[in-house]
Amino acid sequence: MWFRHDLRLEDNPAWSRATQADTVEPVVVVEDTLLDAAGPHRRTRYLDAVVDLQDTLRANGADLTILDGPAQIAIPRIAANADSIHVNEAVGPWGRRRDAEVSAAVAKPLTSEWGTLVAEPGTVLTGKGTLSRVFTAFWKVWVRTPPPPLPEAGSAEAVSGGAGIGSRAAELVEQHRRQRSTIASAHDRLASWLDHVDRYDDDRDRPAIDGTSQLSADLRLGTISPRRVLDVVGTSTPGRDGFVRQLAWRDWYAHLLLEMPHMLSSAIRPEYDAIEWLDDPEGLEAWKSGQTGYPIVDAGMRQLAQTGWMHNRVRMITASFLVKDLLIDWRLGERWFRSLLIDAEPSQNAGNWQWVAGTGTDAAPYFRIFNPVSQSRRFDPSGTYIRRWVPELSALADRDIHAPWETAPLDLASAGVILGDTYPAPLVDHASARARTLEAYARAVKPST
DNA sequence: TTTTGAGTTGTTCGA
DNA sequence: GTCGAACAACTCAAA
Repeated sequence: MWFRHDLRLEDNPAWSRATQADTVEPVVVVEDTLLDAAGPHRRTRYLDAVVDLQDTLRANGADLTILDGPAQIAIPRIAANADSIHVNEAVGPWGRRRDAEVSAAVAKPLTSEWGTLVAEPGTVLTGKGTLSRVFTAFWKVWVRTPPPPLPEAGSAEAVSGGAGIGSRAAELVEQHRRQRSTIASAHDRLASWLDHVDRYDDDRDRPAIDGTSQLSADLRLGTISPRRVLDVVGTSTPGRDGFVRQLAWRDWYAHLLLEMPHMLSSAIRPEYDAIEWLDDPEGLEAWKSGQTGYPIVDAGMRQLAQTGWMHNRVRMITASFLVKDLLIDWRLGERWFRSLLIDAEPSQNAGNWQWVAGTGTDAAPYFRIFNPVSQSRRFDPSGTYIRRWVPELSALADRDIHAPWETAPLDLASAGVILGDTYPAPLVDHASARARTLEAYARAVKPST
């Protein structure tokens, strides 16, 4: 059993199937190349999850074999004589190519399941038998399609594992064990989420409030299954329905990526690849470091850099700012998010970036451009979120903190804010940036004008 | 085949 | 301050 982004025993269809054999060896391959590309938070979170899996197996009298990558070498070496190799199938092109290479090396197909998703690809289709390009149509089918039954729990008696002691990866995990603090389990997070989910409709867009599930990294690493989350939450209230809808988005983007591997690197609507993005390294750097002069944008970018996570509403605002205000290629923002987010997953990240950029499958009119100040006033009215991440503005009044460049000089001075010194002046004027972007998009769609 | 209705998350302007 | 309409035209799904 080769665990990848399904680092759990419970509700894991591949594990359930693997443990029907007389013996099964649980294996994780730690890929240096991926660890190096991950920011510190994701790296930590991943190693925590591997330790958790190992602990769980040990509590069941088994162990986990931890191998150094690349998997194309490690798996054939350890599993050349295995009757079968069990995995939950990968969604992204990199993982799928890797799996194909492993399969070729052992001269047998991998035995695969879809334990990372609620709905198996190919099971949620339009009347014509195609995958919908519109979310709502996908959702209508998804929500009335019974999910596959929960798999049987795997038998702990059958497992072995623990080879690979002395690998660099095993050392790394062991070091981590000593350093890590107590980890709240994914199931604790899910249980406490049930106390909040009925308010999801009201609270989800308020970044100062703890109104989201915080389950994104668990779902990414597979420490909890989306199938289980769906079962536990249900759709009985507007809040629950809205939250479960997000699981459907997750499935939808995964299904889309399987059909369109190129959506990671080019516009789903190809005409938008003609947009003439600005080459603006300084603007990009200001955005990355949270120094754009737009407080809500800077707050989000600093939350991301410092914690590896950003509130969903603020992800939209900061992404929109990069694309629509700075007119910088969405792919550069996608790459930055992907390197830092603890929940970074290519299908979700690229799908959502394309949604914001308006280059994707959605129906959003391209003139729907977020105004970072309006968004800030609407969703962080008291400035609590901004003050948390942009402390140099914390003494500004609620009404002033969203747009310090519009604040009266006396009020700025008494708050200790010197624009261009203690806090940047705004990088662009939103109104003119908006007009510039509308023109650039129009040019791309109608090259003649 | 044609038609119809709708499309995650918005902004702005004028009544 | 509130509210509704306009903001392009197009694509997609379903009738």
